[in-house]
Amino acid sequence: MTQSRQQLVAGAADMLRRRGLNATSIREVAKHAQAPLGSTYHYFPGGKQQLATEAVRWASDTVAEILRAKLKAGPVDGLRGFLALWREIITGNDFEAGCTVVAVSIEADSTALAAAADAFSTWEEILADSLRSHGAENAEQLATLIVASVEGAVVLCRAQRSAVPLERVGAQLEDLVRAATR
Amino acid sequence: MTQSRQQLVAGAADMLRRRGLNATSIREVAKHAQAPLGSTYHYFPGGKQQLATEAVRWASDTVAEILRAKLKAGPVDGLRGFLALWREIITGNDFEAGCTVVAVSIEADSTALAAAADAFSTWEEILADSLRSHGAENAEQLATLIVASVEGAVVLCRAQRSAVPLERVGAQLEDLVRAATR
DNA sequence: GTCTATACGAAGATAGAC
DNA sequence: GTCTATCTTCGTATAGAC
Repeated sequence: MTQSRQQLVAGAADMLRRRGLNATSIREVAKHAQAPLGSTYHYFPGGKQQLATEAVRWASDTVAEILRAKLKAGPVDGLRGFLALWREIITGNDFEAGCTVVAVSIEADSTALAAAADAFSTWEEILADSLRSHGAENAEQLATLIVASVEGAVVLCRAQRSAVPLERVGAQLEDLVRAATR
Repeated sequence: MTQSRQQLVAGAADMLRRRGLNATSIREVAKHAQAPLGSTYHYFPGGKQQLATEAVRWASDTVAEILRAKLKAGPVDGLRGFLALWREIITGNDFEAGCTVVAVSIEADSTALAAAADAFSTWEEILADSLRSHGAENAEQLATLIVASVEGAVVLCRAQRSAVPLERVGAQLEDLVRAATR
């Protein structure tokens, strides 16, 4: 059933961003999705690596979709939406969740890692396109800074159990975006 | 012996930044340091959590020391030293190593996580002190942006197997530091 | 075709031999 | 006091019962 499959992927993505790759067991993913263990290997014959790869792609697409939607109102509003998204993830989960893509980037190898690289590149490109079309000359550079600093801030927020890093980073990024666009 | 103890801590820090917390076993740390498994529990009765905590503190102190030394030549040179440090870790290990503190931040709980939070705070304070003493009005904000964006860039570099994110972030941070200080 | 039960290995931690 | 051998638990993955 496609329903169960999607639930496994989304559930895996959620567990990955909370505990990391190696602390997330297939057993728990199956239990969390109320699916038997065998189903997991039925849907994902490639095992844990395949599940992790698809979870990263799912998380990547989810964020990309929100980012694209928010950017329709302009780069500043897009940035704000991006920041609000992460702020909600951080504070809405009592500082116990981070970014699925970062978690996989740090622990995974080959295929899942490649999916993580694609996720970052996609977000960077979406941001750069918007910045460029609004007159920014350093669009690629600024887009990379936004992705890197927000992801880094999410890590700091989690460790320090505070939303302050994200707020500080957001304020400065907004100034930079305003200055770069017209 | 204190020699073996230090070797266990340093070796653990290195393995943590490569594989992450949960993929780093006490067995391998002991083997890597050419110490028997029992020694590890002799030196670190608190088990894996204690070892991880001390590894984070060791990594934190190592970076803090380099940061302080480089900042003596001013904020811009300090930033450059900070960037060079991470660039060397990334490229010198074929994009297979990242930051010990980030790895622990994403996977650890309680004590080790608190050590990670302290590490980030320490680096932020060191940078903020330098920026403030050189006339920056937004010293704390800028220090947070530096730590967050560099740590985030390290994650991106690893995933994308490229030093470009760190270069892009570094160039923009240098402009910001120049503009903020006098 | 779905799911339960199990195989097999490796993890953290400890007890007890030298 | 140092280290080896072992206990227990949990991981991934699979084989075979419904």
